Amino acid sequence: MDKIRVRFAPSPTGTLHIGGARTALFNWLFARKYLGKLVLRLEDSDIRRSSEDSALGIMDGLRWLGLDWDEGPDVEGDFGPYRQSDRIDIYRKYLDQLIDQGKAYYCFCSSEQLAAEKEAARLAKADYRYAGHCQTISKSEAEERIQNGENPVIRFKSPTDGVLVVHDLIRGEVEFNNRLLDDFIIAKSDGWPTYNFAVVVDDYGMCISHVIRAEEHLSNTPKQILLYQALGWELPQFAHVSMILAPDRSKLSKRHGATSVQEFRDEGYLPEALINYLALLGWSSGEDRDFWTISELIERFSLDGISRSPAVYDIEKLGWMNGHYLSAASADRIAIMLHKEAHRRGFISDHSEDKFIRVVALVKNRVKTINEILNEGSYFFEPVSSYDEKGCKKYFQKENSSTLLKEALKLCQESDFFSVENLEQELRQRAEELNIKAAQLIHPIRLALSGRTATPGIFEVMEVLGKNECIDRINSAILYAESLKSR
RNA sequence: GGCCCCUUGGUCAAGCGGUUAAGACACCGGCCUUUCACGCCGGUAACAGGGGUUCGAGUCCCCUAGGGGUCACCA
Repeated sequence: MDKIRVRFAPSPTGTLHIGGARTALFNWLFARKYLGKLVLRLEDSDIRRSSEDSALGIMDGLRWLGLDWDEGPDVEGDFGPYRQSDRIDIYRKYLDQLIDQGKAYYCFCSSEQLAAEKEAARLAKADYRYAGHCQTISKSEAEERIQNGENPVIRFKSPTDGVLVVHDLIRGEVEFNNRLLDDFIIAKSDGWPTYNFAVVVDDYGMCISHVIRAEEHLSNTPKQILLYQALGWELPQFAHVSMILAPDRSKLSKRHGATSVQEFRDEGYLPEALINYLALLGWSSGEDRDFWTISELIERFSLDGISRSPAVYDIEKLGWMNGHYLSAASADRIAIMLHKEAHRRGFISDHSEDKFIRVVALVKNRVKTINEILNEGSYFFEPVSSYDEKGCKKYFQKENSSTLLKEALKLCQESDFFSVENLEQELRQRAEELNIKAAQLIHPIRLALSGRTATPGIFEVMEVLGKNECIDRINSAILYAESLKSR
């Protein structure tokens, strides 16, 4: 097999969409697996809609996911330039070639005229196809009109009969009838190529061996193949990956929540979790296996495993997976990610870095996203401002509540808070002496220290909080519990 | 609407002519436990419908239905 070269070719008109990210991932895995090259190409031939910010955002998103490229706008390569806006001369050359060969022609029809024809076709319930008025305009006449300031588009002269078959690596052979095609536009009146023309020139020029892209491009493929043929070029292999759908099976859009990888990043998902989840959305190795490292994915990835049917993405499962990766991640790493916000909320001062990391270590195992960590662990850094209502009923308003809280207080006062193990031992021993269950002390302490009924292990919480803080908080709780009684 | 693709539980998804039709998420029980989460055990739940082909069909073919894509001087 010739050298494997694939590409990811986003148009920088928005963010890196989760579907685009998956396409990029599949291309990346394919390139890495077969020791090929991945090229990143910016399809910015629509100057008006493209922006540098968007391009930067997309590249940033890819990098965050760990998907690197071997050639691209920012990486020298032998097949550049890698942004369409820098390739106008190349397009021009092949456009001219097709016109010289009579395979394409200038079209001067006004958009008003075309719109009217389309409307007429619609009213007649007929399919609209460009009628080919300008096919007969001679080259010299066309040149003269251009000299005189007209700005024609260029149309490709499509065949009017025959069947064209796309050999798709995922879908098999897909047939299209040429009769349905009209003379589509390959260059706009501003001189820029349209998508269908630019991809062909670029994929050929960049020696792309496999075009792995979203299914939305399948219907365009016949046009592109016609162009390859007209230009006398060998076809790449095609593989059209099905789309990712929203839970209601409609196209994924903003109203379905996060759709871009930057949003997932901002909402506290880990890149390795997103990669793992995306890899399994629409691809399967056939094995009964949920967790995959990047190198395992590279090793097992294959186009055969890509599903033909569209996949609905399930945020719950992503969350579940992220939770697992969060547990596995080091507290240091997560703490760094939270640093800025933790500072803003006053959770970290100059000498409390260590405490913050300990809290992160305790809390990260029980949440699904990084962003939940600060709220989940807020009581480690802020005084308890209220107590869980149900908790109060159970642990602060019982007959013996005060007694138990006072026992807890005494326990803290007498302990040296030497270690988690020690604390536990001391508490259990005290419970035994009092002839009560350890839980009878533990629950009130948890509520007193955190205001909550669910926290990490109570002895860890005590240790992190420290002796003085525990004593203060239990004292406050005693006062609060008594105030409840007197009401 | 024309053309194209797709169709196994709510979701992902295994299956590639012969299986009691895996597994995961979610959901519901139970266990473990100081709570929550994790973990463990168990449960509910699927081959869109109809025709063929075949000894035998989730697996092959056709039709219908539903979903998606595409028909731009957007990509």
